[in-house]
Amino acid sequence: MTLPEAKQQFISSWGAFATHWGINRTMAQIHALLLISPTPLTQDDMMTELSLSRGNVNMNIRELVDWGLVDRVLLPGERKDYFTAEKDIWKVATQIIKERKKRELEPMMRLLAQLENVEGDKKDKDVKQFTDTIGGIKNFSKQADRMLDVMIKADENWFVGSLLKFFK
Amino acid sequence: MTLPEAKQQFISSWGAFATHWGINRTMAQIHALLLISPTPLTQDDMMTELSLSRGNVNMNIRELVDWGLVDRVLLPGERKDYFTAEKDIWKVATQIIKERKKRELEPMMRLLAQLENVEGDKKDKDVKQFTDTIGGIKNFSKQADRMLDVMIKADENWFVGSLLKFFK
DNA sequence: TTTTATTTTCAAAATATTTTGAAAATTCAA
DNA sequence: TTGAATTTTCAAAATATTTTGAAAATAAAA
Repeated sequence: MTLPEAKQQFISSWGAFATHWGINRTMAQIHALLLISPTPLTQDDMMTELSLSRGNVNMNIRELVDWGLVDRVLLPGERKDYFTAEKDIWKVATQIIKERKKRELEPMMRLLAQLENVEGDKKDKDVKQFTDTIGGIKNFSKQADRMLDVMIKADENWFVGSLLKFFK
Repeated sequence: MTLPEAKQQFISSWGAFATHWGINRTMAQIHALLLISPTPLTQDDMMTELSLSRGNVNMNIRELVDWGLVDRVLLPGERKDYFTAEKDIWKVATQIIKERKKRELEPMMRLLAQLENVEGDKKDKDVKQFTDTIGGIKNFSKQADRMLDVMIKADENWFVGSLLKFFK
């Protein structure tokens, strides 16, 4: 497989993959393009490479910057903005975990805490099943939350070394 | 908060939450409804509770059964099919991990294996960045794959007990 | 068998999301 | 300043996804 074919394949698959994770195709494709680019790119470069409109590239790049996955870099003497992606996949994963935890897990945990003290007779089977289910999800979330915190703090070597040996 | 309010809130939030994970709102709401129901429900029950059409409930229930999160149960003497959800959240999570691993992670790993042997001069910076990125993702995926396998095999007590102590 | 209840399918309609592109805003050099 | 280059915004258009509901298929009862 030639490099252009492989790039094409990677960008397209990465985009398809991302849709299973609630991330839009274009955002993932731009991320993929930047991940395999040895040098920073401009919005025009991305428009050309991926055949996208200026507005679309602009919106999705901003989203990637918000997620902390892409940085705007200013090259001396250049008028245009350049963008570059963090290449260390461990750091990428850590950043995604951190953001999703903040955006999704934490709000969900706040909701569960509220829902747990529902009024009603604990002997009523509907009340019981509701509180049991909420309680179960709350416990699970708490464990997941703690685990993710440790993963975020851990560096790659610690993870790959100690944890994986432990897991085997 | 009364039980009906709390149920409503849970079902609606669970649906919204799910959209961030590439799961459709209705499927998640049906799942939520079954999670808090102490007894099995029919498709008609779900249609009424969630104000959905018959076709919609039918499709999404089938999807939940495919994911292994919901079971069809036949009550003796009853003509209609009843459905019930696995209530143990650890088992739910394990099942989801297992399925997503099979449906997404494994195909991605096969693709990465192919993309790694792209033709071209390793000294070319484009080739180098491409193979480095793919290699990095491949390594990371391999670690994640192994970790998920252990989590799937581990039982809840082992996980919550030993693993979380380890993580602290 | 025939009838009735129930489930499944799927084309069309409704809804939601993404993409475009041109206008407005901003930035920077002259 | 002014004006050219660049970035941002956002309403409208295009596209994709979800939902409906009625017809077809299936299963059970009469």
